[in-house]
Amino acid sequence: MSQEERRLEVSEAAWRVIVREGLDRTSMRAIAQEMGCTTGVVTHYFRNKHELILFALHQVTEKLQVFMEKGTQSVSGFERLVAMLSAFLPLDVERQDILRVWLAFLGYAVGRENLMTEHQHSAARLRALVVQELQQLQAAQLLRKDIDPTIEANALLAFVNGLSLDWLIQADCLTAEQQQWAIRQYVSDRLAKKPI
Amino acid sequence: MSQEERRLEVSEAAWRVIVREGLDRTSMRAIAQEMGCTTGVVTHYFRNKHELILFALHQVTEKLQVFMEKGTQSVSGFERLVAMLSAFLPLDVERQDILRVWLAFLGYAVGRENLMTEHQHSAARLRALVVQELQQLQAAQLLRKDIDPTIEANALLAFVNGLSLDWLIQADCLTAEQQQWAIRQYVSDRLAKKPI
DNA sequence: TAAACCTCATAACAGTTGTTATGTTCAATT
DNA sequence: AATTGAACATAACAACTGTTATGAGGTTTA
Repeated sequence: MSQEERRLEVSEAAWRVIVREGLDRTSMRAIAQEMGCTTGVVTHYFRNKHELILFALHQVTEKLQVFMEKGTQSVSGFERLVAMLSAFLPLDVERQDILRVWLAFLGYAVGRENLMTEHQHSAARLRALVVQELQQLQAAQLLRKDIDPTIEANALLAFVNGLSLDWLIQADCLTAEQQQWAIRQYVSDRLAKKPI
Repeated sequence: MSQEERRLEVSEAAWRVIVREGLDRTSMRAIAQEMGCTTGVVTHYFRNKHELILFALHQVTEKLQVFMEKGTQSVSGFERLVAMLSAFLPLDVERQDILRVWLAFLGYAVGRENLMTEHQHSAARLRALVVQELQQLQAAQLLRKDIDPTIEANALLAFVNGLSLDWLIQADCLTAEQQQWAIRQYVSDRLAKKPI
């Protein structure tokens, strides 16, 4: 097993502890115990906790991007856009965990300028994919010409993020179908040249 | 000074520490130091830290509700709705701090079922105000009849929450004007019987 | 005036934290 | 066969955590 794979195993263990017990209870010892070994493993593959935290945070972006790219295969037009945005919705357990870990890190970043900057970079990277998608839709004459792709990408991502949070918080929030329906409505009403 | 007022002072000190240094660094001693006294004060007015945290969290709901009610005075129609939703947008420093503290608590609630339930209750309380507003708009024949107030309140709150988070994360996100404009567009395109 | 009480300071407690140094096992290399 | 180094385990360290007991000072009450 390569070194990078082992680092991923540590990170995944950290994820599980975060989801189950919260980020502030995710200590070196708790992670080691989750892996079934001692802290020697954790300290061997990560210089310190900060490096581990950062690595685990980067995994959020990685996984989200994978979901975005996986969803856009063999789909075209506005369905591609909806598929991309669906990466952020809690449609299955894996995406629900991503959401939880992401939120834990985001709350943890309050009062930590450096960590908040990391979130910025992550968000910018993912947003770029949406912007690109919107530009292609515009080039294909499917999107209204007066739409600014960057602005609208922000609004769209804000919408899906909000829907996800709503799912996490609210007991009787929108169902998965209603979430995607809401996005479709938004796209149809505001972005599409002709209703879809 | 009454006992409740003193509890509020402690809570406000906690808020300041949370915003400045993060929730996990908000210890009893840090709060006491922020107040310029010792931990004796904190332990005297709160049985334990959990009670203090809960009190500080309730303040989020309180402040948000005050903003919602303050904004809806002397406004009517759809502007009332926009004003209500603007309570969640980071339009000034106070609302920005509310957002930060709220987010810190939300991330902290990951892996803590009890705390997440608190957020549920808070969100339900605030959502009820939006639902009521939508119902009144519907009764006044301003809102499309096929709109379900509860579903749409969820979507609206998700939207504003997402926009707020976006502001916190993104460097070049929507400006305050663009945020309110986006909400207005959404309301006009999807909810209004006639474009406003 | 004396007793009760509220408000807070101080200090000690045990538990947990990240970090570090050292030791051990075992496979790969020379 | 000797040596090197990777992959851990173990243990100790100081720093920090929330909680609690004790006591001081001042105000109110009896």
